[in-house]
Amino acid sequence: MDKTILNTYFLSQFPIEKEIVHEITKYFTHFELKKQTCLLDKNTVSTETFFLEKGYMRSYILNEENEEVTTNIYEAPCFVNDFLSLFKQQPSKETYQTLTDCVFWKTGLKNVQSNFHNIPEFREFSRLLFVINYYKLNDRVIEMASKKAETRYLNLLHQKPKIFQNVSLKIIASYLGITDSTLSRIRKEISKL
Amino acid sequence: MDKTILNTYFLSQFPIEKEIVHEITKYFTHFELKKQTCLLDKNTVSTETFFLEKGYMRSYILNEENEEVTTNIYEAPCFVNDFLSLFKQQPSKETYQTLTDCVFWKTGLKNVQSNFHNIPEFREFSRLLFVINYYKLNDRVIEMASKKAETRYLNLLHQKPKIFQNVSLKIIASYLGITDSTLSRIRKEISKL
DNA sequence: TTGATCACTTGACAAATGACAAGAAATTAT
DNA sequence: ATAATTTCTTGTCATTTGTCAAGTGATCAA
Repeated sequence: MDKTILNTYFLSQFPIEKEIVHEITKYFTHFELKKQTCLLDKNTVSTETFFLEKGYMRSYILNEENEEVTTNIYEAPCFVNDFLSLFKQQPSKETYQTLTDCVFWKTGLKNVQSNFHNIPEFREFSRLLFVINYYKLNDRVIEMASKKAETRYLNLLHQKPKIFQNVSLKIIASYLGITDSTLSRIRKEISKL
Repeated sequence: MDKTILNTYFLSQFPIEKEIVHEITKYFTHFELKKQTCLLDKNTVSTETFFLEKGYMRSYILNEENEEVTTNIYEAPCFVNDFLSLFKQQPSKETYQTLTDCVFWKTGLKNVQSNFHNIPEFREFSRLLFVINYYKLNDRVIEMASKKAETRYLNLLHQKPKIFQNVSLKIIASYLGITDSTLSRIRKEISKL
């Protein structure tokens, strides 16, 4: 199987030699999932790291009223991990689900640990991945705390325009922290301009 | 200077031997700041990691209207880092400011890097620290997206009761994503019960 | 093909929150 | 000690967002 996209992803994030990338991705294996399939279920312990090569995914939790709250939307290419479950080996609170047909690469925690402790460049890459994810989340908190729904919608539209062709508005609304009715009205208002 | 609290912090987060903790904290140095002092200013590049031994801090950004939006409130003992600035060596977008008189330990990025690459236990600790911080943030996003202000207030009151004796309601309101008027009204409503 | 379900929209109304202004209380600076 | 500043509260009113219910069109399964 062709690991070009996986390898290129490493190279695009970080100055790193090709040979080292090949070493890192050596034990990654390929698989695919149809749309609306669960990648990692809540209450299970994650034992693998996943790279999404193609497709769209989301993670969600269930609130007290048993309604799904979308916590994240993933657009390939990117890594998809439940860090807490993977690195603390505890049950995941979130469910990870494909939204379209998806193509993945995965490798076991043991290989991740081996790379983490044996390949300095991979350590740096791992930390960078964390830092980047952390700040995406941080920006989202700031948005949630200080911007109104319309602004959040417009920002998302600008940053990830393609998800609007691939993810239902209901899920996007939940991700934005609003109801689908409100999102529909916001879109109507904007289309008037 | 007595590094007991700093060393104990490592031991409390993670199963790790005392000797290794001493090695990790060997080059940490002590300092103090008066209340309302800037620890790390926006637009500067962070070159040190900070451990808050005593006191309260916050980080904040300025929005378009030049209003301060509090992004995080720190309660000792904990590490205080701008991960993006420190590990990508780029200017910080946030300002880090003491809210009370504070006691710190710090060490340079070079020492962090040396520990990260030479002490496997420190690598694991670093990653764990990231994971924990990431999920605190994740929980906050979920709260912001799916809980109303009163619930968020009650959760914070439950999780960090002491900040209400040490941090102004204006800052707490901003952290909760509401105005100080609204927070005042929420508190009034709750006090009636 | 025919129901059944789902995604999206819309209307009417209610609830939550913000904006602005004023005043009391607490804190800080001189 | 006094004045200045900041914090917190509260009133009035506007805006934003939610809730519930209905309806339309699209999609999916048998």
